[in-house]
Amino acid sequence: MDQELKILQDYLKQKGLRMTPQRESILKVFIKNEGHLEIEGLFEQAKAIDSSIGIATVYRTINLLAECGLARENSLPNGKKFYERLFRQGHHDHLVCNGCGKIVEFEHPLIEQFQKDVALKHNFMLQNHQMALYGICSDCK
Amino acid sequence: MDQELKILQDYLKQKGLRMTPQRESILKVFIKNEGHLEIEGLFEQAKAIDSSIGIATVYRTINLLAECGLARENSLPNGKKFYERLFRQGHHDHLVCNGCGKIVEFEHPLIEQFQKDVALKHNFMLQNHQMALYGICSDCK
DNA sequence: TATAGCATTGATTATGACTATCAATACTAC
DNA sequence: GTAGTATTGATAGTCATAATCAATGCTATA
Repeated sequence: MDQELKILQDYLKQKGLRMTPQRESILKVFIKNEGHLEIEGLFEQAKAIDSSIGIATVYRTINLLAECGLARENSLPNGKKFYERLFRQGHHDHLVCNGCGKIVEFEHPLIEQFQKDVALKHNFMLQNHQMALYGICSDCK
Repeated sequence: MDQELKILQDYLKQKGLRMTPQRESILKVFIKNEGHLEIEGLFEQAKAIDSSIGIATVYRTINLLAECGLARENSLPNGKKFYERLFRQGHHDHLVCNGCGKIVEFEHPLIEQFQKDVALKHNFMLQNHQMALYGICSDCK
């Protein structure tokens, strides 16, 4: 948490912006949940800390977290976005249950190499990637 | 095209629905473009065939195509959806240019096995997957 | 062939996620 | 302390998509 707070502070300072209690509360909620949170969930939990927080501030702050590299934006096939924690987390991808919507993280060591191969072959400078497997989890079977 | 038409006809019949000139026109446009089309593009091209077609019918029809397995819905990080042709196309994933938005298909033989492994390990019944690599293409470098 | 029942259409309105705007407030630097 | 400016919450706007609805068209049966 302290490291993330410092990263956000440095980013804000560099852009001439300010740390505020709202931003800190939202960051705290975000970190506590380890990602996979949609905006509505962040909003609910942030309101529990500071009931005056508005949803506009949640949107603004999560965008700041994405800009400074602490969060990554993902979008599900249904078009909704969710945000996952990036800092100090190994890269991972997602298994999504088509039944209950549960999201499980996974990692696969070969994927990094495989990505580089594909990007190289098509002469792309790779920046990031997104991968999700969809199916039915054991609870929903 | 004939095979796809038959698949759609069968699907409609089975659901007590009807084939119409509008649906056929939209299917034709969809097939001709091989996928990666956003709704707006489908709409423009369908209007060239039948100027009376409304955008609501395009949305309705592309959903039918997805339901009967001819199309697959994908969403880009910007939240917009695009639809790709599924039938008689090898499975493929996407390289997306963060500069110009260009989408390039690719296939990788190891990915199928890798997916099965991950799904098995987490006790998921795999249904489909989505993968996209984001970067800067050679034209935009 | 006439008709009843229902699917389909295009236009329009509604929805839902997200962004922009704005006046009020709160920092910050001098 | 004050001027300048960032931030806030509320609200209005935007955009893609879905729902509604009256008009139209197809289909099966008599």
